[in-house]
Amino acid sequence: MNIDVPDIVVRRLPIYLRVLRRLQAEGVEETPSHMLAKTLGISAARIRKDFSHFGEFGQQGRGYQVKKLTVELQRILHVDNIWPLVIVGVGQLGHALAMYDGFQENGFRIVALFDNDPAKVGMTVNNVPIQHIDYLEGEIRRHQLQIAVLAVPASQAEAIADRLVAAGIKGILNYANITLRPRPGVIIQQIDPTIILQHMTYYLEQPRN
Amino acid sequence: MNIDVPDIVVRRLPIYLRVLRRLQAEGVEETPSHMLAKTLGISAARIRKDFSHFGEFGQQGRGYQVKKLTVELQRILHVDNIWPLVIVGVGQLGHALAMYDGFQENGFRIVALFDNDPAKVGMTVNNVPIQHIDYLEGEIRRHQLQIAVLAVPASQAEAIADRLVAAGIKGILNYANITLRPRPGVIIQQIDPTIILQHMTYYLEQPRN
DNA sequence: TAATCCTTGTAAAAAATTGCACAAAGGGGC
DNA sequence: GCCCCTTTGTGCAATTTTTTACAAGGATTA
Repeated sequence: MNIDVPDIVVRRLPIYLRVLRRLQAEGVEETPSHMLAKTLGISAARIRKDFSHFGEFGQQGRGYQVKKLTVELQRILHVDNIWPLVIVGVGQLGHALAMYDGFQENGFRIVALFDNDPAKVGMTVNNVPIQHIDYLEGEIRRHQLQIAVLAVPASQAEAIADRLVAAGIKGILNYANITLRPRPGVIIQQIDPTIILQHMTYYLEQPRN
Repeated sequence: MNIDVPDIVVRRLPIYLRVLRRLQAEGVEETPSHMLAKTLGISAARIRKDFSHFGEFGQQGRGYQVKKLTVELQRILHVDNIWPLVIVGVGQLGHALAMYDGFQENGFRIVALFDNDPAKVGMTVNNVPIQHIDYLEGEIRRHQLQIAVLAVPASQAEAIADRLVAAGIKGILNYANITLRPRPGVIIQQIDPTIILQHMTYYLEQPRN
């Protein structure tokens, strides 16, 4: 167990964690796999097998203890400590992200904001000051930051990504409407609502007017 | 061909489309599969086989005509016409989404905004007026809307989703930090940055301080 | 204690997805 | 026309992922 867990399994762990945290908030103390399965639309056996890559966390006849499983998943996913984040680009979207409470609640903290607009420099969002992008590399190195959220226009995304990687960033969450070129040793993930919507429309039939 | 294309193939089509549109903007007229492969980090055979589910779009010895393939993919994905969208919840995030140009450029148009805060009702964002959420069902039915973007707090997401589905919505793009219960006949997709970041941190090692 | 009910963890089978390899065919130079 | 270079579309093999099915074992009731 634990040797070379398939990525497709790892991808599901944060989803399990989110449900477990919600159950915990609702005061549920234990839950069987088939209950998680129903909530998530994933088969119960799949869920049990996913967990089994990392150990035996369940109790026969009872199910899983919510609290215990939550702690285990947080440890497995390395979110048992707080990860510092940097957001690059404080436009509408970057601003909304900087204000988003979900980061705090899920193991992340925004420690720096950058923009290339001098008018924004010095302003603070959610108590974090906006710095000029010239200071990007220095701050990343100083805080040994590993994760950056990219919220700049698509035309600048590749160039900024290069700077981030050169400064030591190992994970980029890209909101720009562009597929970033893969970079060795760096995990790049994209968030693009139009990609998801276009997947949706494949299955929908547009009414003719 | 075309009978029951696997969803995993459909999911990649919007990504291909995005690259093709970028190539088109750069003036590239034709491209072989191995070039797309390199850009995307997907094998060339995979890309060719994905396309082959829908027809033969390439030219031996030359590759694919960017313009032609773009048009084909847009038709396949049903984004050859504009889809009207509704955004529910005009907080920081909903506001940023309403301002986002990417929707327009990729086959979608925001036609209505809703919020439960009376102070926001009547304001316009990007020339679209914010309406009180009481009018949600009426507007959905009147415009026969099929797709909704959900940007409300997690605590309200399930209830609003029920109302959307009851009013005829067939696709929900959920930004709330919660896994929505599956609903038959409705496509529900989640966008949650913390899910993606927690996937990332699995592969990263947090330095001990 | 015994009988029954539940649920886990997993082996084995089935299904889905990807990669390999190549015949077929177009383009271009000579 | 002929040769060489390139690239597509796809059959088949390999790999990955999911589902099925069940033995093992704890909980609960009587």
